[in-house]
Amino acid sequence: MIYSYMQNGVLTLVDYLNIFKALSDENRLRILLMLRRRSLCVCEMHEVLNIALSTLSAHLKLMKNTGLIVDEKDGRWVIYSLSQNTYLHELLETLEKQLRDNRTIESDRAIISQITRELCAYKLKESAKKK
Amino acid sequence: MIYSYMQNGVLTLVDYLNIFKALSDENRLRILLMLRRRSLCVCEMHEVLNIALSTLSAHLKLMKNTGLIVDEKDGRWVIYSLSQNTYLHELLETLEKQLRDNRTIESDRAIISQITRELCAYKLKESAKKK
DNA sequence: TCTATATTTCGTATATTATAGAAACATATT
DNA sequence: AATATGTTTCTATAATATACGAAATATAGA
Repeated sequence: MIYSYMQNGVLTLVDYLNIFKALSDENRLRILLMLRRRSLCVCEMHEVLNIALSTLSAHLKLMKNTGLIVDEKDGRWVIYSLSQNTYLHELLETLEKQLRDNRTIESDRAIISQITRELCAYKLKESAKKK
Repeated sequence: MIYSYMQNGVLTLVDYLNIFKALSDENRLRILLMLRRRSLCVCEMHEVLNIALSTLSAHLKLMKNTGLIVDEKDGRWVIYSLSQNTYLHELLETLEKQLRDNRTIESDRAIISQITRELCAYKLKESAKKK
């Protein structure tokens, strides 16, 4: 899919509406703030968020389409990172400062500082076996 | 209704989600950008937007609850203005710059520079008669 | 090439939001 | 007090968003 701002760098009204829509979901905001710490694969985000993988994938697709995040493949893993967008980074910095004492955000950060792709993939595999 | 940030000035995660939700609708964004020019009564915004008064009223209520706008009464009129919020003003300034050539936004500005409360109220009254 | 693994897509259920018209409400003017 | 006027609330409906499980896809390694 090609968006106008990808062609000429200028955001349209619809681009902005899509960006604000992307920012107005708790799970997506948590993902963006986590990605501020480091790039994450899908299974790591799944470990933190406790939502179905299909749901998570839909959120990631939406943010990728909006231009907020980018993905790259590393073997079987898909690694997501924040887009190189100054305004986005400033916005998230402001948000993070304001939400300094938010328990969810704080906890998310604590978890991603401890987990690894390998661990999350393993846990995912085990939980799949049980079903 | 009392929101957390009205009590202590600090915005919660939910406050931010609501703000982004409020910003992710075209009609609401048009209203905010118009209010950057000058305060407007409901019938003036109705004249510009071409949506039902009940719909417009719902949008205004939502933005008022989110803390983006404030209202004051002037006789039978209700006048809406932007909240005194530095971050909101900066955000809208950025948006307006980026959307400099947007036809809808440009047209909205042109219309509000010409209309008056009295004129809009009159037009509204006339169109009501026809039904 | 077959299998295991990580992720995405599809189908579907549920919840939320935007919309309009009619009625109700509030206030200024007579 | 009665009326006109500007706005909001109520109700129903259509559109959109979020969620999950199952199936499909892509890639690494045996």
